[in-house]
Amino acid sequence: MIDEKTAREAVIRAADELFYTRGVQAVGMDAVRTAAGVSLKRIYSLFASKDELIVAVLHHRTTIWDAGLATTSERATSARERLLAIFDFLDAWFREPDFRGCAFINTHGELGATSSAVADAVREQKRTFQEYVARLVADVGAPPALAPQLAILAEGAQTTAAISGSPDAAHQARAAAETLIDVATGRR
Amino acid sequence: MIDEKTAREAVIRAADELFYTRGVQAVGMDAVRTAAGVSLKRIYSLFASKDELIVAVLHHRTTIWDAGLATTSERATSARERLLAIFDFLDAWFREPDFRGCAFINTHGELGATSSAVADAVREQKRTFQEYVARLVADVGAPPALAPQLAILAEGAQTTAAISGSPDAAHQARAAAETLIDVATGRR
DNA sequence: TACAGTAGAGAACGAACGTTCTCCGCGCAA
DNA sequence: TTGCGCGGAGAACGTTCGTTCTCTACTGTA
Repeated sequence: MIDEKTAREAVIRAADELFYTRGVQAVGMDAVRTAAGVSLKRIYSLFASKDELIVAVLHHRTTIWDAGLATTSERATSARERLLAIFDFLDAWFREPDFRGCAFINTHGELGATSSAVADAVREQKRTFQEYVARLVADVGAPPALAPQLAILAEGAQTTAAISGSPDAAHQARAAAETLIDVATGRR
Repeated sequence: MIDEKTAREAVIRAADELFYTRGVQAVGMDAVRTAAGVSLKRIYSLFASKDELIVAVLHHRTTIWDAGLATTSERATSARERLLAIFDFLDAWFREPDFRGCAFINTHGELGATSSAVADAVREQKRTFQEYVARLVADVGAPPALAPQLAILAEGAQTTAAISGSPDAAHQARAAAETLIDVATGRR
């Protein structure tokens, strides 16, 4: 038998992909079982309910997202570049063939009204992202009001790209961000 | 018996409110029946399936949205003010007690992957909105590239407000829009 | 009054789903 | 070898839901 940690990861990874591709409610636990290769009995010994699995998947997505953002920003040398790197990161993501929008936004739209645990997990990840942006804005020496503006651009780019099916929103948002940063830092 | 048009409207209105509040999949046709006061048999004579009802509800939302936007922009005297009025409209909307985000974004997150009819209806309404913004941007004499930037701000404000539960995103997006418009029109 | 047609209320049906249970096989201790 | 505990596969259970069907009441007509 595979150990608990491996089984947990297999279930979360399989559920993540299924939930993201088809939507949470469209995926039955049977499908998760088949994709993960872990028996239902085992799944329910690892997660008390589907709701708990959904929250675990969201937390998993958070770490993936944070890691991706960190990797992209590593290449940047200044705070300004690190801010703009957010939109390069989005651009690369939007171009992935199975891109289907932000999983947090999608899941919130689907279950935010019903499950407060889901709503909390989503809110938490957005809050973390906003804090990340706020830190970079402080580093770049711009007024704090710039941070939510850039975060809103990033959110808007994600929903726009998801609905339109085109990655254009990333560079459009990047251009807007550049203007806002320039004005806020007195460059323009 | 009430006439067809009235029954249709009652069903759409009831379904709209239920879908928006609880999410589409969380609402059964029984709940729609009870809320609308129209028998299931009648509902299914007006709409071939729940999917068709969902699309009808989305179209209904589109007209509501367009009308609200038109009303808000009536007060504005210049194209610039009409562009900014979009964000005042959002601000008023975000403050409504039962605000739960953009119904189109939510429904797309919930069913966009499963139902192409839903995805189409959502894409259509976003496209209409983008064209509206593009027209105002042309009126204000700014380069066309400004339009998608403002549209992205509006989208981002909607998801941010929905998830955070606070209306702040409206005025943050408005401030960003003001900066972008000023730069694009050479005011700054 | 008798009758035909229609619409409403909700029971019924079949499918899907979350969750639990049963059965079987395997590894291990004595 | 025998017995035991544990885990896997998936059948089973109870519920929910979309959709259809049945029965009843009512309206209008002769």
